[in-house]
Amino acid sequence: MARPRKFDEVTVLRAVRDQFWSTGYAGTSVDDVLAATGLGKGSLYGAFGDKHQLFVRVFDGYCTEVVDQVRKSLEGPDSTAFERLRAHVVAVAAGSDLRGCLLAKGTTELAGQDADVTTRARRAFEELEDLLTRCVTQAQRHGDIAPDADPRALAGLLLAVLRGIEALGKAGKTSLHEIAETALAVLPR
Amino acid sequence: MARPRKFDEVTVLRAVRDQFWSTGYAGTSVDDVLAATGLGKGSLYGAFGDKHQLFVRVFDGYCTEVVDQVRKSLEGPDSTAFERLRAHVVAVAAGSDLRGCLLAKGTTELAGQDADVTTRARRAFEELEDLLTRCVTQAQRHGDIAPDADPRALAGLLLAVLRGIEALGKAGKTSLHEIAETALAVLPR
DNA sequence: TAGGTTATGGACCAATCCGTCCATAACAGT
DNA sequence: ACTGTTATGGACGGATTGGTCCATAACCTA
Repeated sequence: MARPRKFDEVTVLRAVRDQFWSTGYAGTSVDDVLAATGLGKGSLYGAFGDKHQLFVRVFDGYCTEVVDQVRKSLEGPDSTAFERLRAHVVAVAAGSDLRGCLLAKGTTELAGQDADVTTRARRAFEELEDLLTRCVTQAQRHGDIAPDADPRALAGLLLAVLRGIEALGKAGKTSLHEIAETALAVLPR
Repeated sequence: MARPRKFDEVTVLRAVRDQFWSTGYAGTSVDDVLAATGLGKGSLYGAFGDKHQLFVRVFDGYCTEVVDQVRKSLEGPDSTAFERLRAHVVAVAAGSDLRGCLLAKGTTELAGQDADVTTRARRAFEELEDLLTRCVTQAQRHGDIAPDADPRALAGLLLAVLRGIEALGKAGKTSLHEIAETALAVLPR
């Protein structure tokens, strides 16, 4: 019984995400967002609130998306757990996306100033660690990783390596693949 | 034969660095910098050029400072090389060394857009990797790390872990110390 | 003490910032 | 077709942006 929206919310949010992704939060103006989405100001503010609310919304969506994606790529039977782990680490090292991870970018830019962002990022990291822990445990059951090792400790290490690989990749470091392989090779058998 | 400066350049640059560290590049206005340093606009622009030049200058100085500091903490005889390695990784995990953060923050915010920053950051990471490689080699000579391991590969892994620890720390992750210990424990004997 | 040179800090500028507001448009239901 | 409700997009506002400019100040040398 009212005028319907002319835009697709999912599409718009994706465009907004890309914009924040490449120019950061402070580096992105509302006009940039308008240009990227094609929306007018009234629509944007009416639908998503101000710039900060919009960012938090996008950031939140990105976090759940990333975690879901990792969950999918790490899910599977015990027998291939280690192989999935390897594939994931190598994929991150391959770094198809030069912008790196919005999760990392948003965290380093706003964590410490913005409580919403910090909280959300921390949860995402915890979830990622849980996923890694589960996969390590599976690999241990199958005999690919030493059964006496603490799976959570190894998962924490892997999480740090993954974040580090991304950070280094952004600075243009090469031989990330070697780092990935070393990290996998160094896990106790 | 001309009027001397009223400010101490080192002090000013340190204040500027702290400002950029806490609010980032885009998030810091020139007025913020003026407030942090107490300078007037004429002085700032006259001495350091525009905002971007100022940031590059601060960033550059910061990189050499960090590298020097790490060099000092990793230098020493073969017999204590592994212990120095441990001390360094643990120190980063403890978060006592907040300096690395500007390197990380500047890189994640500007790498990919700003060639100067990217180049400088990459060089810093290369130097850090060299330092780690040297220390690993020393530890191998002393028998604390397996002599058949590739020292550069292990150094690359350690570098990634260190960057990752910092990134996670910013998101408020706890148990960073455990990650540090795991990374050290996992190195081949 | 006078002159030459640079430092200083704030006035000033055009551009851009984020956010509000409103006249108009586009629908759903009656 | 009329009405009620929301969407739209741009005009508009005050504040802030990065940067220039200049009258004045402070020093050194002669």
